[in-house]
Amino acid sequence: MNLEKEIKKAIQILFSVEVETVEITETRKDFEGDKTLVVFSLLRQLKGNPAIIAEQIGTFLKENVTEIADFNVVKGFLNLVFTKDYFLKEFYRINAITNYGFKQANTDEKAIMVEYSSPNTNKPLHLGHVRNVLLGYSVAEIIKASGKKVYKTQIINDRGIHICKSMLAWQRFGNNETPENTGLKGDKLVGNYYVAFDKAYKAEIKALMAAGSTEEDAKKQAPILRDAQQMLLKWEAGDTEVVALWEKMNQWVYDGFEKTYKNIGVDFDKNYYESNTYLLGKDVVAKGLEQDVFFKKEDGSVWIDLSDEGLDEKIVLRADGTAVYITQDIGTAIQRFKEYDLQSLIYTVGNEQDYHFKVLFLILKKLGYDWAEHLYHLSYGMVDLPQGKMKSREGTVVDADDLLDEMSQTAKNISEELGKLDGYSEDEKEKLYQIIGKGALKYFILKVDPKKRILFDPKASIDFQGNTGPFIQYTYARIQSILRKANFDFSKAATLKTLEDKEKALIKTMLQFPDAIQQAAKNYSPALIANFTYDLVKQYNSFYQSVAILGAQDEAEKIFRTQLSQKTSMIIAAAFSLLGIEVPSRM
RNA sequence: GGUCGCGUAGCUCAGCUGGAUAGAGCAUCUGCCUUCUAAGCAGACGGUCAUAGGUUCGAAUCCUAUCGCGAUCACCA
Repeated sequence: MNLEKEIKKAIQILFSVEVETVEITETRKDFEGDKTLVVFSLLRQLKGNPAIIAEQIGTFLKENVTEIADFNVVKGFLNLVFTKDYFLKEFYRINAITNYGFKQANTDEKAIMVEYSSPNTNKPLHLGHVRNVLLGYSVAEIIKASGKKVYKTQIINDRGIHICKSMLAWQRFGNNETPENTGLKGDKLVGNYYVAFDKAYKAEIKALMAAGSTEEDAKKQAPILRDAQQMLLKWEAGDTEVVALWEKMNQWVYDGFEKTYKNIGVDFDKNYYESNTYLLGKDVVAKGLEQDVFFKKEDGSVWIDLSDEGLDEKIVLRADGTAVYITQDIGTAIQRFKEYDLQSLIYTVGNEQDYHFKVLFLILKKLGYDWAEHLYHLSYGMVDLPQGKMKSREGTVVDADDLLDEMSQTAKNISEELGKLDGYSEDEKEKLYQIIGKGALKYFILKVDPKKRILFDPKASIDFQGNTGPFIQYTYARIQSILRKANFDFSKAATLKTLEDKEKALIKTMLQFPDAIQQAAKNYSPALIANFTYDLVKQYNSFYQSVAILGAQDEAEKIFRTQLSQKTSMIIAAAFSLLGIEVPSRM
């Protein structure tokens, strides 16, 4: 804010001290004032009684800075009261900005790539993926709005032993089931066979143990696991039959994923497939082996020793020569920096993989890639159920598609009870339920600090009141209703006699929007945008309740309040777009 | 056991790089629909900020230790 600079400049003139570190904050609401100068922050340079210094500064500012109407001093805090004209001028300044809060991308700067979702193609998406996808998408949008070029991407984990497991189970127990002949969504069908594999595997382990094997041996010796391992070898060797099955089943899953992504409302600029990048990873491992970054054990497996960094030894290639998870991650990272001119790469992956990414970044650094320092793991907490962790193999998951359907259903129930949608067609209503239901779910997840784990109780439904998506959407809808009824010209600036406290508070909150975006981008935190939006809406509702807008006595007030309402709704819509949440014109 | 993260009101969470008397929502209770949508507004109740030390004019915030919860330390991803 320019006024802050002006205040600092005035202090410099008054005392000729270094004012960079002078602290100016929002005034707490129990005190009178708009901004507060913390005099303690000057005390290192200026000796004296803080209260007296505050008086001196206050008097000087009041005389010399036109925007400052008054001041008061409480202990070492100098509360500054700004003039009505200042807030009016600020409002009309931002009101004229179309994409207020958003910064144009700087074209000289390199782009940032954000990876998220990155599913395995052996099971459907669940609530954990939903958090991942919402976070990644939102962070990408926020960084974009903060003035950077952004690419959204995912790595599709389409190969590996886990994929072979569902393939093998389908081959054995599938009876040629297809999405077409069962009517099942492709990812659901394949997921069923992943579960079926695990069931058969567990049965075999049990049988082996009954025959005298130790548990450890049984887990390694189970024939169905051996067969899956054989299948992976065949796949890596390019066996026609295995590859054909793999392609068929993956396609089923992709079709299913596409529906879910569309339903959630997220997209990607570029997909990477592990099946295309793991070979590059293997090449790099071979090269690293020559350069002694890696070493080979007797059985032929390849490792890196990270004990110097306080970590363990980590495998990068199996004894049978097949690639592990990290092998392809090495390849994918290199591929991305080759294909795009990137300044950094952000991985949206759960905190259970903190160790994996620490290792990955270290390996890339040791391999000599200088961009390795600009890799960032956006680590977020798990979404747990009351019984604990979700496990696909055991079927204890909250399915993404089901959850989205349930949310719309809840929105429908509430809407029908309130009965405000007279004149809406069934289609329009259905669309609205979707918007509200998704808004509730997305806001519920994104308002929480990414670091924290979320406990999701399917029985305790997500709220539609209070600090929720629907509450904010509702405020937006109410404003749209006002704007529809405002059949007068409110395009020009109004000349006001006074400024109500509620109006001032609303403008103050609006002025924080650009800063909220920058902070959210810096901290990779959609929660900051959610919090800001909630604050704004609280302020607006309070304003809405205490003054008449269309019914204002004074013509200038009527125009001004309509303008305030309109701008508020535009900021709500903009902020929610950063969270991937739509806003309804009625509800 | 080593490493990392978290611990704020009965519950779910804010509290940004240290600033004044720690804030919301849900739940409970009290008011407000003959004026712009009550999915709302105004208010009451509710806190040893896990615990103990330390740094500082000032600590929920920074440091150390302890306790509790979680993750991770796989030839799974």
